[in-house]
Amino acid sequence: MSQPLYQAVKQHLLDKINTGKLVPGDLIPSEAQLSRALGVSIGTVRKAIDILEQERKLYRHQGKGTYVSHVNFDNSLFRFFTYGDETGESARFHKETPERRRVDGEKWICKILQVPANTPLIYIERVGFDHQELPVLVEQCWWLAELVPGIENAEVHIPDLLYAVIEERFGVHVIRAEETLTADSATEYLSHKLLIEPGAPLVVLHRRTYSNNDRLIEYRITHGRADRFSYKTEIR
Amino acid sequence: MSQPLYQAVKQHLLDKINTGKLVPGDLIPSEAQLSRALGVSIGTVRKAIDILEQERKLYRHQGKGTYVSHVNFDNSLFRFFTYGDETGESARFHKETPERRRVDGEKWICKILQVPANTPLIYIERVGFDHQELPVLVEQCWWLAELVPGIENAEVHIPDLLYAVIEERFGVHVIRAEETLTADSATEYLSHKLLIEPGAPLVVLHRRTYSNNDRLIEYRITHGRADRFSYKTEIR
DNA sequence: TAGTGGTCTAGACCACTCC
DNA sequence: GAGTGGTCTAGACCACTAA
Repeated sequence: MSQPLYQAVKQHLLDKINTGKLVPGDLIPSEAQLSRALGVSIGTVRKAIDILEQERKLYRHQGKGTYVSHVNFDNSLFRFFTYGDETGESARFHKETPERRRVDGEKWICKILQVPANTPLIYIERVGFDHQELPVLVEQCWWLAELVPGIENAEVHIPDLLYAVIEERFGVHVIRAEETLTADSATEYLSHKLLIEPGAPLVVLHRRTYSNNDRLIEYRITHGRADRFSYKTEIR
Repeated sequence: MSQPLYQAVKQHLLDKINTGKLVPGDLIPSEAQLSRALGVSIGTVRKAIDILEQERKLYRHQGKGTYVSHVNFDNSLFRFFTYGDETGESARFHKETPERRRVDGEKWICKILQVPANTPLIYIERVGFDHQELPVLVEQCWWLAELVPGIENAEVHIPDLLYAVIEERFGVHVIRAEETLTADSATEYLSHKLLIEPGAPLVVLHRRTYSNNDRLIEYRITHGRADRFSYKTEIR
């Protein structure tokens, strides 16, 4: 055989997920059902699901079944960093949304989003505060306006999880994201927002967010105070 | 049973690795041998090895056998970052060692290394250059002098992989490391070394390196030019 | 009680490596 | 050709969940 059977089973499930036949939270067919339907042994189905579980695409619940994972996208920098100067304690945060408006996309952002210049966009700026109400991060997001019409209106409440609104109100599924992490110095603008000196070190996260069919729907830049974020890991 | 059999098999192998009965590069017993020796089926042995392979503790080579992984410790920042401004191309580097000397440990570093103040240490400073011979990172390492006696002498050649010398010449096994990643601004000293402006953004990696029995043997700080390092990832 | 995933077994055949 | 890991099968029994 050119391809292992378990790869075919894995691809069968991935296809169902990527085409929307299975959406996050869905129960997939049981291992026995898949085994019968695809004409392979249950061990082969298990191996395929093992891999998908390991890749976080699926999760199993004994006695209930196997489900399609929800993507846990938000908290941006917190995917990499834990708040707190090496102490590693998990802290509480909340976000506010001081700015949101419809804009005609400037050339540079339209190029990133792969749309013609001046395409209507929604600009959303959010600030994250720690438990002492000190600002520690600034998120700047650009969305394709046609996908999230009306989100720029102040009466639309934006919870801490921005993607929750996007999913529920606009039916736009966030499928995946690409992130690039680096560091930079605070601009005048950001230093004001974060109550730090201009030039102070920041950690920077660039994110491209994709919906179905690899459609690029958002570009986001998050700046966080370097003295408040650190990433800890172990190598063995 | 209180514990799955494959967990016991996994632990059996881990114990052999952590006690040094199996060292990196060693061939472990074959699946059939383990199966017989431990009195479990070969499928159970496979499951244990599957997990250890997934955790990068072991690697398999069809037709040859299963080996204990070498830790790939070096290149510090490159574990996180790829050189190149988002282009993601892998580049060539080399390191030089402009400074190495025996020092009496200052209070702060001895505290980190968990030894009494003024304990003899070896300070090693290394600079990484890109293909254009531009300095892009500075490594500052403090080793316990008793473990690596004589490494401070200039005639001891230090290759790009510092740990290779440590292993071969001094028989010190590097078992694991803890790393903390953050950002900072260039000090006057570092800005000279890296040919950048003081205050320019840097990515910073703190590393604690451990040998057998969780013995802390090195503390290392690596500073890299933020404009030359970025970390790219995908979330799904 | 029926159905699910979790663990475990005992084989089979194949592809690869080394002698 | 002997030994290794890679794939695949067809069962068994268990623990958990829901009705």
